[in-house]
Amino acid sequence: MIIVDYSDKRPIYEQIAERFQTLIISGVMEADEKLPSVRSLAVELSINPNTIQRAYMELEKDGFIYTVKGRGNFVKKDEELMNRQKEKLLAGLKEQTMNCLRQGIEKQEIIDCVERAAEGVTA
Amino acid sequence: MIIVDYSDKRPIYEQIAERFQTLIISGVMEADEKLPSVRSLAVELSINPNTIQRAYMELEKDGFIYTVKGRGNFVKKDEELMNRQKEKLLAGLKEQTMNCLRQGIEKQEIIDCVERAAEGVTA
DNA sequence: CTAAGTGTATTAAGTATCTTAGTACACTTA
DNA sequence: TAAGTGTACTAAGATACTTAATACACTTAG
Repeated sequence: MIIVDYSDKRPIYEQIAERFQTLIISGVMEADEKLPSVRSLAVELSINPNTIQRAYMELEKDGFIYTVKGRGNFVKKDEELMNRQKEKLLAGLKEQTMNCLRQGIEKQEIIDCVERAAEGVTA
Repeated sequence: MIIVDYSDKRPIYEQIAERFQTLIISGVMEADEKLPSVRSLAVELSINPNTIQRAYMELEKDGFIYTVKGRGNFVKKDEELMNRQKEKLLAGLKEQTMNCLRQGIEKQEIIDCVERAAEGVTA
């Protein structure tokens, strides 16, 4: 479920946070579902509990989870958050699209690329 | 021409290398055009010459420039490199597109986003 | 109530990377 | 010859990431 890529330059806590973020937004994890405890996930991934804690702090800061002391961390889902996330994703896509265009790639090539990506996902 | 963003988390040498990369691929800088010298760019940007040197090393490693000792660094352009770069950009775009799709954004929304981006660039 | 499991907070240390500083050498060109 | 160029090296500082160890407050199962 959660994988740490040590060849990735990004910090571990960031990888973990992003992974949960994807699981939450994509619907694999449902609202109020419990996340692994700080300690258990640390053991599972063979990393320090502090690093997991850091990842969960990020997730809470960004509104993806909520915390109940003594009980654990749980998935938080609200429409506004989903919309914000959606806009963020589209903004990134737009940025990358413009980058492609600026470097001489034709619009049609980009559209084709998107179509092919869509096939891979819907399949 | 070259800007360093200190709020950017990425290292300075990487920002500089990427900036030149964009200038080269987009055609703003032409083949065999001379890059600023290590020392002069360091003065201009108020950073250490070693950091510029690091950026130029990256660019040479990736095939975007070539070096002549005692003379300077110059833009290198060959078709193969351009194609590789193009494929790399499209692969990144595809990755991001799939990410959007997986998180519930409709294909049409993505197409619209691309269209809007195209308007901004061609205008 | 007790014990186990939970989040949270703190301090310290180790590691890696980035950046700067200073110096030196070989090359090219005016 | 002098100035400008790339290159190489060592040393030091700064920052971020990660680990380690410990402690405390809370909740839940028994």
